Amino acid sequence: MTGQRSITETEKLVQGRLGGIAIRHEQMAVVANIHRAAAAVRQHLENSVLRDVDLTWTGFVVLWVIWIWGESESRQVAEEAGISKGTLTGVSRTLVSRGLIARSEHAGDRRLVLLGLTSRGEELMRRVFPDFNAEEAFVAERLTPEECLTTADALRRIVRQVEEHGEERRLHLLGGARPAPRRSGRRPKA
Amino acid sequence: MTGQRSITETEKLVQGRLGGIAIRHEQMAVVANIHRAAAAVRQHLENSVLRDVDLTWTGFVVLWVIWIWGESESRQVAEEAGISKGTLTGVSRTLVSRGLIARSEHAGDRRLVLLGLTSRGEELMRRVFPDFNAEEAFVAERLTPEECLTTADALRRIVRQVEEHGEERRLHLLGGARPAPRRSGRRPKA
DNA sequence: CCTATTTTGTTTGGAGCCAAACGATATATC
DNA sequence: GATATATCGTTTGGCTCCAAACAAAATAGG
Repeated sequence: MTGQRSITETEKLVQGRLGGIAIRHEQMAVVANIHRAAAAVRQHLENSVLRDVDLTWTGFVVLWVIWIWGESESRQVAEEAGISKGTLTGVSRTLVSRGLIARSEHAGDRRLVLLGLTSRGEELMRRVFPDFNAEEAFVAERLTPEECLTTADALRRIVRQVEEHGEERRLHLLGGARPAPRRSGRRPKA
Repeated sequence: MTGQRSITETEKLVQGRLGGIAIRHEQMAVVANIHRAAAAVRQHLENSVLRDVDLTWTGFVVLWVIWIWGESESRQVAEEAGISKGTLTGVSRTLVSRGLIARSEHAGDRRLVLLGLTSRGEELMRRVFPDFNAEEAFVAERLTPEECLTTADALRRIVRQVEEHGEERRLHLLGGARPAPRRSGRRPKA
């Protein structure tokens, strides 16, 4: 820890706006920077490696999951890729149309859909992944490998916290009331 | 650093797929976890605090920026909020229609648009921000304040690296060729 | 002046994204 | 076996998001 503990410009302004109500500025700082970093990294990759091979970020992530884990059930791919199953339906449709993945039925359970790479998809990943990883290294250039690992670990703890206690927390916040309806989304037929 | 240096399951699988080509797994780990964490945090906040007041993540961020920095020019708001100016046009339209912000013209330069909070917007932020910050604290519960700061600092270095060297790097990668066209987006008239 | 060039915010087109509703299938309980 | 309940992937509706094209306005260089 090399200092940098002082309240930043932004935090002073926030304090001013709130008129003395205490805020947790360290936690505010991580959350804000997680999103800045995510956007910056994603944009860099979309505009370099992925643009060249005409893949979106999400498309790449889905391919990657299937590549690494082999032919898998839809729900697992969505879970691992961090997108909803509804989103996966659209993304996988695109990838199928481009000949990168193929759908097949599950023998025992006819509700399930299996997604696997085609040989074209496999070739693509073998070619693109090293370039992708080189850009990951580029964006993390100012961090030592050790710092990468400690940072990754800290982020993983945030993910776990939300995964393990998020729902419970949201229910607690509502205090028995039912959640506000979402602005967008499908409506009941009746 | 408490160890955890061993190659994880996923990384072993990646190595297998690549047949021995070296990859930078520490950097891969940060990048992957940045995105997991960003998605988890965003979803938690959208489904708790923001849902109740009918704000999207981006809508909240835009309001926040204007709240903290005061009435500002559009381009600055977009920059600070981390969204494109095109996106801001849509988001600010929504916020204006809900009476939370107001647009005004710049006296000296007629190209500019100023965005400022209405009193309704200001009230909302004073009420919502403490709750928002409480959830930031919740998601970061497994990190000490010091860990929050070091993590935030590491992420900031990633953002700076991309901001300061990203474009140059992308040009270098192209090696003189012009960038591939984007799949979506407006087409020339002719 | 007058013609580039630059800089603003807006429009546009295609894709992503989620939650809830939904239909089809599978499982549990009687 | 019927009937309820759970789970799968898909559809739907509304919003986010970006980059490039664009029009309007400002600035630069003669």
